[in-house]
Amino acid sequence: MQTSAHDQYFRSDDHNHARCRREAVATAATLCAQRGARLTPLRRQVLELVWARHAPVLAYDLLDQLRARQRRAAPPTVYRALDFLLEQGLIHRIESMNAYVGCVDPFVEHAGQFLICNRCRSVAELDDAEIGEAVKAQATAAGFQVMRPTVEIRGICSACAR
Amino acid sequence: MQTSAHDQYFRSDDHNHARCRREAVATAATLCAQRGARLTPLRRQVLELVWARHAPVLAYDLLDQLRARQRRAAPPTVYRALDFLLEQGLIHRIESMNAYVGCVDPFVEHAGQFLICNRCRSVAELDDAEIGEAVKAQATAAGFQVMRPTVEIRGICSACAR
DNA sequence: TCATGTTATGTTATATTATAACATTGGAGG
DNA sequence: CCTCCAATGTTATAATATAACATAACATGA
Ligand SMILES: [Zn+2]
Ligand SMILES: [Zn+2]
Ligand SMILES: [Zn+2]
Ligand SMILES: [Zn+2]
Repeated sequence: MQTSAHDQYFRSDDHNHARCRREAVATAATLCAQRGARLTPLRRQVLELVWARHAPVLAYDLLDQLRARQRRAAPPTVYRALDFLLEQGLIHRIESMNAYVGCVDPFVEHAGQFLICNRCRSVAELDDAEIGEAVKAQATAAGFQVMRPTVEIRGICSACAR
Repeated sequence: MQTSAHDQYFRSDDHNHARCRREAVATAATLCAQRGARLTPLRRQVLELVWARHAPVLAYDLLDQLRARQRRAAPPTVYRALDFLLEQGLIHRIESMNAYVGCVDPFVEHAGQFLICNRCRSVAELDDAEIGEAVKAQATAAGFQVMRPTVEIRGICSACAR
């Protein structure tokens, strides 16, 4: 399998994503157990669907997929599961797309920073200290208490640029 | 009139905002004239409404206000005017609020960076080089071409924290 | 001036995203 | 079994945004 300098950001096309997904769900189960939060079958199923790819998923696409899997589902079904997963830090909301993506490191609390490809929709999640520091410095200078920093960088990923 | 170290970010409550607004519209007119873009009465009216305060405005609130001013208006009326103003860099869209705010420096092309108060909704627009550099550094490391960086920092402004 | 193409606006309908409100289900603990 | 509570089901509707087509305003050259 080929690797490149960029692999630490975007997952290559041929990576073993089934494993990413299994691990993400297993991690979620562990975390929820630790916290006494209930990762019910519905919530687990939504998390699996969100983890379909390293790309944000729309709420109504999740709804369609739940229905395709013979589950009774209406918009609140999906939004409530998403709310739970957001609260637990297991997924992030991508504001600029009204979409949801799995968190790559739910053990550590963090606000997401994202590189999002406009062509293939792939997302790379960052947690860059320099961006964080720079934001904090500006906030401090303004006497501003940061609650939820949102950093979403839209553009073209290296694979799509080729 | 009192001033404080934070004034360069958030406008104080007692600043002369009528003047901000007049200047913003005048600047817009100048810019559009330079570019051969048409700041029609409708577009100018929407820009004035967006500049009501240093806070993001919702599209449907603009719609209501246009109607209150005896103008025939439907959603496309507003969205088309907003699209024009966005293209000209005269306003920014706040993704995390589905709302629109006047740009404080439309002469220079830039992506907005915003501090947004969750309490009073006031917005401070930044164009901080350090944040920009940090973002660019990460993008470069990932082989990513930045097209539209979005930085929206939600929190509590100094006035509301007091 | 008029014909013509182009841009802007009006109009109707509908798509997309999200929440309110209330009913039902199904365990955990007594 | 009963009770409580969290989770889910269900119906309706709110909030945000766009598609598609009609008309009006405007520019520009014949
Ligand atoms: Zn993967
Ligand atoms: Zn994350
Ligand atoms: Zn002002
Ligand atoms: Zn700006």
